[in-house]
Amino acid sequence: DRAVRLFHALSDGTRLSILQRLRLGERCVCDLTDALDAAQSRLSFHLKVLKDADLVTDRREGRWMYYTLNPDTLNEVAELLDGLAKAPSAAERKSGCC
Amino acid sequence: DRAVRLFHALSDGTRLSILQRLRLGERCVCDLTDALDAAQSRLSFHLKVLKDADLVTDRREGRWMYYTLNPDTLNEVAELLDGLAKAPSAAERKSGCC
DNA sequence: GTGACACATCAACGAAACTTGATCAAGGAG
DNA sequence: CTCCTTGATCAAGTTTCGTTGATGTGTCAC
Repeated sequence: DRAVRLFHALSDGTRLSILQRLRLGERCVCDLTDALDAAQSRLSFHLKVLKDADLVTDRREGRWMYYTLNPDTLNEVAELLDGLAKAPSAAERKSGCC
Repeated sequence: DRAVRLFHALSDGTRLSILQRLRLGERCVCDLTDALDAAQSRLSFHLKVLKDADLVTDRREGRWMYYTLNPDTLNEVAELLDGLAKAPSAAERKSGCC
């Protein structure tokens, strides 16, 4: 399920640190290994999780891969969260929920 | 870290189903076992995860335990998400991020 | 008291997830 | 072409998570 994947991608400290860093703008993996003091294969692993969840996008430029936040997906998560906070609609209520 | 715990609590299908159900209002564990067709110990486990993350609160009434959504914590998650979507403040930018 | 019920907790197991170090693929510099 | 660098991928080991069945705790009915 989509929501599970999104929340799971967000449920790791390394990945949240990556996303924090990417708020500054596009970053290559080398920047992130420096900033987070993490092994390269470890970052590669977490970046793949984030990318599979569409939370980031990547772009090749020469030898470097640049990663960027995907604001659309962050909005999607925010909407999922709104859906949990709101009372169910009449239709949802009728169909057993939700 | 708090954000990790919150997102982790949300990153499971059973737990999201529980939260969906609780949108209808307070529910006892027996209601949830019926609705979700899940073993009792399984629900008890997931309810504990949700409670440890403050996403739900519980209340005893006779033999029954009633669980309720905690909207404050849902708002907290929404704010964490906002924080990821926004560009960093000048202070964050200065202190190396974020 | 005994028995039945609602739920929490525990131990054991299998399945994912994360980490580490090594290897591999692709690009640029010489 | 050769060498070096960036980063993806793989295999192995460890940890964490989720499920299951059994046991424990508290409440009510009798």
